[in-house]
Amino acid sequence: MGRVSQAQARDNRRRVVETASRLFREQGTHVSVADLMKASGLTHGGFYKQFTSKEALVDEATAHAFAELARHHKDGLDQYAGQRDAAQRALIDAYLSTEHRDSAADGCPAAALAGDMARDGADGEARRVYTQGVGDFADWLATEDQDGITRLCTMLGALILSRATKGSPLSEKILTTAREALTATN
Amino acid sequence: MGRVSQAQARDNRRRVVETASRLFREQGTHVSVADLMKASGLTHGGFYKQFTSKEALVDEATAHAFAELARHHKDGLDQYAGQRDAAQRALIDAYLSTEHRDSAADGCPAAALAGDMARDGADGEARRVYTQGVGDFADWLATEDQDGITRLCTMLGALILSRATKGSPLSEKILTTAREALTATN
DNA sequence: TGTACATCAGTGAACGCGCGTTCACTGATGTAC
DNA sequence: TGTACATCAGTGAACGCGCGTTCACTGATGTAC
Repeated sequence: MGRVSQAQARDNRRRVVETASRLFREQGTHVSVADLMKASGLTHGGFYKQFTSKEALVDEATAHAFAELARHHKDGLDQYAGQRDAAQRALIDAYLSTEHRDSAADGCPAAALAGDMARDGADGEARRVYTQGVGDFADWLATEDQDGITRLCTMLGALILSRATKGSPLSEKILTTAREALTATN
Repeated sequence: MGRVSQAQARDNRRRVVETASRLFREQGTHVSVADLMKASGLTHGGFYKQFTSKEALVDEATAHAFAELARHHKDGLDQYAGQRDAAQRALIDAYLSTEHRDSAADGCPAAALAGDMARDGADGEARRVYTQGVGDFADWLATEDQDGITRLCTMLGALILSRATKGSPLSEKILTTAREALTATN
């Protein structure tokens, strides 16, 4: 194939990070370098021309996913002209939908990566980024009365449980029950 | 080593299932057969004299963990002489403690195995057992007013998030905030 | 603007290693007489 | 009750495979003149 232009190389790198950010959310951070590169339209050998290690890509992909989440939240607020209540309500409905349950690749990284973060050691940049992202998400969910931590726990717990029980009626029931509890006027 | 008595063989088998049930909760179902057998005081070669495949052990270990959970819930009720409110309150306090966060091996399988269940295909006995166990847990948490699904989502979400953010102040804050929200008189 | 050459992103084979699983072997256990 | 032998739980080496990582090689790109 030969050398590739700097612009092309930058674009390839960006595509690998994007692909990783999606596949890690969908299947976990154990997705192999070879699969990641193939899904990005490249061969696995070139990986180390762009990243120092797989762990470095996990860090970067995690940061990418949370940056996307933050943008999503900001867009939500803009769409409702800064009306926080309405934006929150819309987000909760989308968050606890079967679509979100069934497409983890495009979904919330806090939910999708929770298991990997809990297990893969006390180390690393990824955990730092993850923790920061969770804190920001909780702040976004805050109301006048209380911070958003409990709401985030309920939403995230419901999404994770509905994914883990997918295929049974309970999976749907978890989503609708949590949605009702969170959007009840109180 | 030679042949071992039937009683000894049964005991060895039981010990492997117990070890697996703990290590899978602590580190995930990707723990290797060799590590599992070593932690049970055996060598890996004998594994297939007792189990047809690693997947079969995952099924059995999952069932074992949920049977233990059910026993734990029953004991809780007995301890409070059938007073459901008091038993629930005690369980919630223990569930959202730093001790529970830090010892997943002895802890709630619904939380510890959620990630593995969500990802490892729509197949299998393990998922069926998991779903049944989650349903039972939610029923146990029910009150006169409402079923226990939302409470379970909040508890499990809080536990998982506190594990994933462990090492930061947010981890503790998640536990205390969720505990307050769940035990507030209302 | 055109030529000569060094650079380096991407390729594909190879590395050591750990995985799930298989298998020939061992020898105490369980059984038949 | 004692003896002879078949059974089979556990051992440890080996299997094919996929992992993260390395490396010699390619040849279009970028640069120096």
